[in-house]
Formats: sequence, C-alpha cells, structure tokens
Amino acid sequence: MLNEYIVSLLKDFVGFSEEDISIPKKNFGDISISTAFKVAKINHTNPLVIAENIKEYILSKDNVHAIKEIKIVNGFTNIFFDDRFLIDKLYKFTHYITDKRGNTVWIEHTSINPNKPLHVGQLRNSCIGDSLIHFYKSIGVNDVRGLFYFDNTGLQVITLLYAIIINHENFDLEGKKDHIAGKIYTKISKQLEENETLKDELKEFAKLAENQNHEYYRRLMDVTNLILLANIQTLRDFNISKFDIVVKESDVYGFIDEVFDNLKSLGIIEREVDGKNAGCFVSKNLYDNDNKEIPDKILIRSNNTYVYSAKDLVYRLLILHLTKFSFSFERGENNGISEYVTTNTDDPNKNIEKIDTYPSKFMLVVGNEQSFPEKVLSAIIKKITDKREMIHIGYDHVLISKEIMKELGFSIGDDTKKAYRMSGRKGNVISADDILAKFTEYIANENIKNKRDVNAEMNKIIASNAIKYFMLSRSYSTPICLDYKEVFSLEGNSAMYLMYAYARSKNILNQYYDVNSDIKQKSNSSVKTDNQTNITPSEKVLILKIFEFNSILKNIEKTNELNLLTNYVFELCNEFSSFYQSERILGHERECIRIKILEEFSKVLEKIFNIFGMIYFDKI
RNA sequence: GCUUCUGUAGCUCAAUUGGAUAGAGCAUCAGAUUGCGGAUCUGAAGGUUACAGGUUCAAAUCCUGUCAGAAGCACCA
Repeated sequence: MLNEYIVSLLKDFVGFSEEDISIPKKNFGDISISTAFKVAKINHTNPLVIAENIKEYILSKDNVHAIKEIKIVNGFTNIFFDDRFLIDKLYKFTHYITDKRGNTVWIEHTSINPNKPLHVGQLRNSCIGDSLIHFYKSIGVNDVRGLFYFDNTGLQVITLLYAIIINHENFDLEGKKDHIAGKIYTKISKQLEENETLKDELKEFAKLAENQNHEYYRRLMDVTNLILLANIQTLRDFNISKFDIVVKESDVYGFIDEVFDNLKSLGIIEREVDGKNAGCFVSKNLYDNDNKEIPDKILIRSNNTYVYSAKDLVYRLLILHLTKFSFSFERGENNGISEYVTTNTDDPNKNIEKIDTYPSKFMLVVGNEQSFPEKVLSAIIKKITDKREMIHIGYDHVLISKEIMKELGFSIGDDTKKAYRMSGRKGNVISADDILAKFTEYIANENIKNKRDVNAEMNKIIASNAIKYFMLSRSYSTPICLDYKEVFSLEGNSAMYLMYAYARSKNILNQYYDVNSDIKQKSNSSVKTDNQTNITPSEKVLILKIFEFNSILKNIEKTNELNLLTNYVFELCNEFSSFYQSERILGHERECIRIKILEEFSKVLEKIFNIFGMIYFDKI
C-alpha cells in the first residue's frame, strides 16, 4: 500500500531498493527510508546530504500530494502521509497477492510412525506445516499441496506387531487405536531392554513381517492403517486436515533397487573400496548451500541393504519427478485420509492415477535434529537438477516440564534439569489428544467460573486454537518447554485475546449493519462513503497497523517464519483494544470511517485465523 | 573430539534479518474499584543483550576468542 507508492516514486533513484523501507517503532514517521546510509557509504559522502536529496526527489515526484511532510532524523528519511491519501488507501485496501502465483509449492509435514498417539512435538510440526499451506494459498499461489509421509514399515511398527501377535497383547480393546498401540509399544520396549534373547526373536520375526507375501505383512498393513486413521482423527480435532497426497513407505520399496541402480550409473553414489566404509555405497563430494563440504553418508550397507535415508531419497526423487518412475495413486476421499494415496496394486476396479505435476518449491517441515540427513538429500537433488527449490523448515524440540514429568509418575529426584525430552519407549509422552482434553476441561471450568454461556463444542475449539497459537507464536529455533501454566494462559499474546478482539469488533459491526441494513444491498462496500478529509491520531495508528499486514505477508513469503504473523496480530489487536477503549464508534460523528476501519481490521483478522486454521466466532 | 544451533528483565518469549530510546505477557510494587490476601482497570519499577576484543555512520544481530547449554556426527529406524 504505502510502500508501493514510495517505491513508485523512488524506483529510479540510484541506490534505492524496496528493502530500505521500514515501519519505524515510534512516531518517527509513517514509514521510514534508510537509503541515505547505503549511498553515503558508496560515495563517501554525508548521509544527511543524501537524505535531503531523497526528500527533494520524493517531493518533486509526488504529483498527487500524498505526502504531508518529510523529516530527516539521524540520516533516516521519515515520511508523513496526508490524511486524505490514507483515507483513500483505506477504502481501496487489498491484501498482498504474490507475483509467483503460477508456482507449485508442496509442503510435507508430520511424517508419522504409526505405533503411538501423535505427541505434542509432532503437533508443533503439524501446526507449522498446515499453516504454511494455508499461508501460500492465501497469498494466491495456485498449486499448493500438503504431503504426508506414512512410515508404515521398519523396526518400530514391527516391534508393535510382534507384541500383538507373539505376546498376544490385545489390540482389539475399545478405544482409540493409537493409544492402545502406544501402551503396548511402551511395554514391549521395556521388555526388550531387559531381555537380550527377545531382540534376536524380534529380528527373526521382522524377516517374516517384511515379506510382502507373508500373512504378517498383511496384518502389519491393517494395524498401521487403523493407527493412521486414529492419528488423522487427532489432527482433525485441531482442524488440520489439508492433506492432498499421502505416500506410504511400503509403496516406496518397489522402486528402490531400480532407482539406486540409476544413481550408481550416474555416479551420484559410489562404492567405497577401502577405509572404514569399505564395501558400502556412499554419497561423496557434496556441498551445502554455504559451499561447505558435507561428510560422506552411507546409503547402502556392505550387506547390500538400504539405510533409512535411502528410502527417503527414493521417495523424494519420485515425488519430484527426477526419475523415470512414478507413484501410482488411489484417487478419492473415500479412504478417509486424503485425495491421493499411494498404492502398489493395479486392480482395474480401483481408480488408479498418476500425478503429472511436480513442485517448483518443495518444503519439508521436520525437526532440527534431522538437518544432517536432510542436507545430504538436498545436496544430492541439487546435483541432479537446479530446477527444484528445496526448503527445510527446521524447528526445535518440544520438551516437557519437571511438573508434568512428576504428574506422569516419573521420579525426578534432585535432578537439576528444567525440561525433559519425550520418549515413546519410556512412555513420558504427552499426546496431542491428552493436552486437548485437559485444556478443554480447563476452559470449561473457566467459563463456568466467569458465568459465560459456552457450549462443549466451543470449549474444544477454543482449546485447540489456543494450543496451536501457542505452538506457532515461538520462533522455530526456540525449544518449547511444555508447561500447563503457559499453554493454558488466556492472557497476553494468546488465541483467546485475539478471539475476544474479533468478537468485539464483530459485535459493533453487526449492530451497525442492523441499523443500516439498506447499505449492504445498494453498494458492494458495506459502509456509507463520507467526505471525511482528516483522521484522528488514534484512528491513524490503527490504520497504519492494518496497512502493515501486507509487508508482514511479504516478509513471511521470504522467510517462512510464521511467528512474524503472531507478533503482528497481537500488536494489531492491542491497537484495536486501545482504540475500542478510548473511542466511541457507533453514533459518533466519525462513525462511517471508524466502521470502515473495523471492517478492514476484522478482514485482516479473519485471514490470519484462516492461515492458522483457527475457527472463530462472532460472539464469545 | 569435530560440525551446527542457542545464550536478551526474576520467569516465558519478541525485536521488521545491520537501524533510531532493546519491546510484550506473567510475576512484583503502588493506586482505582469492592462484601475478599480473589477478579478487573490504570501506572511504575525491572537491561553493560553470557564475557572480552574487532568491523562501520549504526551491532542483541556480522567476525575472532573464552564460558555455558542443546542437537547432529551410526553398516539405528
């Protein structure tokens, strides 16, 4: 909005670039330009002189008199806009749309090992991934898809199956299958730690369960599918359901030999003749984005078996259309999971399809501890082609607090640690279901205490919003220490605060619409236009904050950091709250413009709620 | 041991990616309100950005060193 106008004036000014524009923290100006410093550095001149030049330049180009005043402070060029210009922009306000609409952005998140309930750490992953999907859609990218990797093979799930079949653990109990599986898995893990011979038996069992023609394999598929459905149900409770493509690990196996033969012939991986990796196929001579050498990574062991990353690589190459092979997908929503699910059958009765597009931008949301194998895979792909932009969204762990550990029944002793890592084997895990149930109950009690009339369904939605918002409001590199006190906070920068602000603005707007019901039908703007030529200081603060939305969206497109948006929306609601508290809106002589401000405010808020996948209400 | 990341108010986190006077929320204190040591509102206090140097108009941010913490470096999955 405002930035665009300044860019249009300054685009031919030598040394100017769009990044020089920023919104100052205090009342230095409506927007601020720092170009003078850059130019001064190159020319070895005084920045104050350059800033004066910029000022004169802008004023000479400003034919519509949009600018009221320009102040030079410490070398910054600070611009104050004319009220009429701001009002005009308010009535024409539209949200940022990217110029990369034709891009294909595929985002993979929440890869699941189906042997336990989804835990809060994975929930962080889901929240980030799902919100990024909504984000890219909201800025107008046409082809955005959510990918989901389903890890239904490997030792973890086979261990679970062993417990069910050989140890006769009851998987058919009433209840959510992921929770039943989690309990069985924790139990067998303890037994495995204590009993060495059990490990050998498990290895023998694994050979049978990996054989696709064996009964155990079919059973494995059945069990893991049931757990997957339970995991998906959990995500749906958090309003996370935008999965377009599901890739089952079991369907990757069919391609692995041929894809790797290809990689060998291309020289991407080489057999090591001597040294500690003798006999293995390794990736060599890879460089990361900073051109630093990446250590060799074994992909095929000396006994000709594949490591885990190998499967990952094959999956990635197929989905990115970098081999001559491609997945077959079963099409349709009837599987209860997503639009496309991989399959290895060629049953003519089923709706089998190929996907003939691939992403120009592939984003993977995965914990920071995975950054090494991820670097290897990205580097291999970069070696094959530079036509795929690979982005790794790494985030830090979700830890649990001492108090919660105690509550779960772990003896801490005089341990000085403040936070603990979760471990499925030990069973000190907080599942997403548990925290949602606990918080829902907490909200319900709060609402009874405050005599609010809120139904059970709403309590659950409020709880889910709050947890998601909490997860998203931290920058990715910050480890989250889970403590009920913090997650359950309904004050400050929390979802509850935003929902209240929204309900307040909606309340005023609805009252206005009731009185002025004729306006909505007559024109596409729902507000009477008036000839206001000035704005008050408190209005101006809120208007400028609303305009800032677009630069935030632009910035997120560049950095993918969603907490920029949580920070922004909190500040926005703060500005709204103080405006609401100090100024009258309905019945005031400035009613029209103030209603228009509220309309734009609530539109921005709605868009942000949608990005975060938060359900919102007109009334709370 | 090597690599990477992190270190900001008592606590939990921000800081437009090198910008102006480092900001919020809890907690604390002082007022206001009232059947409350509770709830709400207003305000205040709280900082040598782990430490020591360096780079420049400008450093929490970049470079070097030291200290502290976390993760990764498997023929594990």
